[in-house]
Amino acid sequence: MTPDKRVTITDIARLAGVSVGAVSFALNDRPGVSDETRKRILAIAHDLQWQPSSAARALVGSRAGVIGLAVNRPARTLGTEAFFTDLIAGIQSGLSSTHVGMHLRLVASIDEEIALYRRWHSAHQVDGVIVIDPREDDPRLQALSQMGAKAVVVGSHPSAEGSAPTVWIDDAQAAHTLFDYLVALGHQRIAYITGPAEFEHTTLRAGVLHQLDPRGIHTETIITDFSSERAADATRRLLSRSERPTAIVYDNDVMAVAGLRVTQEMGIGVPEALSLASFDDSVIAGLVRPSLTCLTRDTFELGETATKLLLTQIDSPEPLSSTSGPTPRLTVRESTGAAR
Amino acid sequence: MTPDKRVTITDIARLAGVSVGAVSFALNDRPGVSDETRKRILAIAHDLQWQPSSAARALVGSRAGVIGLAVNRPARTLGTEAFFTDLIAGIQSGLSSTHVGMHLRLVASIDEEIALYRRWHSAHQVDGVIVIDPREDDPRLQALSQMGAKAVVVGSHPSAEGSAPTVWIDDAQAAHTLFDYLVALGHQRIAYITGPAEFEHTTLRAGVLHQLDPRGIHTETIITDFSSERAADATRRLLSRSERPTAIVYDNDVMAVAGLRVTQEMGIGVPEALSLASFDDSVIAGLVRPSLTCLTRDTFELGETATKLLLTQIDSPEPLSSTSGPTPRLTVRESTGAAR
DNA sequence: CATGGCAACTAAAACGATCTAGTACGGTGA
DNA sequence: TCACCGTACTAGATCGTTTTAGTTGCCATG
Repeated sequence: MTPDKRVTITDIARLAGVSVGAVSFALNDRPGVSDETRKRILAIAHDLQWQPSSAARALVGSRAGVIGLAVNRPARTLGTEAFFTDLIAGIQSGLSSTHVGMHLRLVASIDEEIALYRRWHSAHQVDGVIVIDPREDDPRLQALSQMGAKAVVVGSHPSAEGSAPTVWIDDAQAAHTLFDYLVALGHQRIAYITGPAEFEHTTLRAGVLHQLDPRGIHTETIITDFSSERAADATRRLLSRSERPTAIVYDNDVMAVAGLRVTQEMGIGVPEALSLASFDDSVIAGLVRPSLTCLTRDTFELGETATKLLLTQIDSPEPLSSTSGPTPRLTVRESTGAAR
Repeated sequence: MTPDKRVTITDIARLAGVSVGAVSFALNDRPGVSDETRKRILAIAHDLQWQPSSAARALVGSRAGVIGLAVNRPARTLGTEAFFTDLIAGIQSGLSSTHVGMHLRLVASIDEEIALYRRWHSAHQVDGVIVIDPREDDPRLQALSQMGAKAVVVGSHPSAEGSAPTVWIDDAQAAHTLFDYLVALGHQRIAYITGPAEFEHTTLRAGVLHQLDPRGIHTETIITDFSSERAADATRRLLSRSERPTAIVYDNDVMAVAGLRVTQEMGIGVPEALSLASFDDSVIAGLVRPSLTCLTRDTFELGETATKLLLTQIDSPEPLSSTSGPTPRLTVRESTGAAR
């Protein structure tokens, strides 16, 4: 409970016998002070354990030292998908060598998300944001560029010229890798159980799947809400038909595990009678039995790359261009096999 | 890219024909303006879509409008445990009706964590923090109270008088619930696979288990690093003995799933030959086969309660007292049964 | 020797709020 | 009538920085 008065650049200035302006120059590596004075000032700052006041800095319009992440999912289901935690961990890793912080906020709708960006930006609370789950003609990106906020998108293809740069994962190629593998295994009836259609990657993956139709493959996409219950329902329905699919692909691993449980409850052998695969990997996918064949997308690295891109975007006046993130690899485990 | 100038209380003052001081009074519900003027000012503020500058507010020493959470785990393993995501989701839910933000930061050590708290506090970046994974004589709590920072602890028992309030889960009782149930099922050899000993809950749970010794129960605690690999190793070792345990309890569900896989690879029937249980629940625990008996601790609600406590702690000058959080319930699923 | 230019500084405004001290005005009581 | 009080305000200091516009003193140049 010691008052523990803040040490400010005024204190440093007094001790060094110079003006606060000089101290500011010295601390920010700006010309305007001699090397000798700079060294002296830095030494004093270090001795006093001076910490910049981010509030004051944000007030004068320089850096807030914070980036923002808004997540548009119901709070209760956040923990379900490994994607977010991995992404957040990656972001943190991207920030680890800096003193930049991360603001996290859950929102319930796109409008709320935009309002949040407005608040963050106009209150100078964050220097930039990472936007996830891009949509077509995304109103968030329009709002962000209109208010002049820095942003980096995490998405499935490069962004249009002039808009916020994207770190993208070649989702089309990834989908090809997985579906082509199943076809090569001899599967002729493939179902894809996915999340809501407003997510870009959903339609993209479904598109790749349906390109197989002309080759005589029976394909089908079932839309759910990402929940394990809906995934189980859909699986049960598919497997109750007279003409069952021989392979089912899930959008994430929680749904895949739910599907796996249904096969066991129905006594359908995996992978002998049915192959299962997921577009998302996690520790669990390797631990269930049979372990699940997955596309391993390094979400961690994705977050790290996006963060570094955002940090340089914040420092640079002109908009950067998109980069491609880590390429997903196919991790074949026990849940897939040749079609019977 | 429109400049989109900030609207400040000065703008409001000009339009309302009063001083900025009056506007500040009006906006903060303070006496000093007539009701009529207050209404006019509020209306104008609303029309202009005024947002307070948190930077300016933080600078004058009132609220930063942000709370902080530091997580001391390696980034790559963050996603493994559902605990964090659930806690974070709960915190978010506790903040949802406010405009308070959350700062998240991963740290690599206790010292780094303390340094972070120092920085946050002296830079006025956060109004308070939520401290997790309390230890005995926790240096973090000493540091926090010494610098006069507000904090709330999430832990397993009420905190000492005068220190930061704790939202605690009665871990001892929870452990009793689980272990006593196993004993009632007839289990005589019970093993507990847990994480590092510096976590308070680890020793607490192990303590409860070993209280069974006098009753003729064979108990054993094996310490790991929370990883699925170590958990699998430990399980394999236990099950390779001539005198196997008849029940194994894991500290979290990822370890439990890893253990379950080992039983399957070794051809040991669960629950006929061996019962498995976990101290932590998640969606996955209910989806694997056999589904896992777990202590269901509402981590979400825990985070929510802690957040609300912190928010009122921030507003109140005197330290609040600890509250007990949601009581864990035993969720019996398929992985436990009577000892053979 | 006057002039200009440069380096190394200083002084002070600015950012957007909060908060304290002060003022103007109307009403009340003696 | 005068002192006094309360209400509704205003003016201006304050927080800790950054940044702009000077101000020195020194040196080189014509």
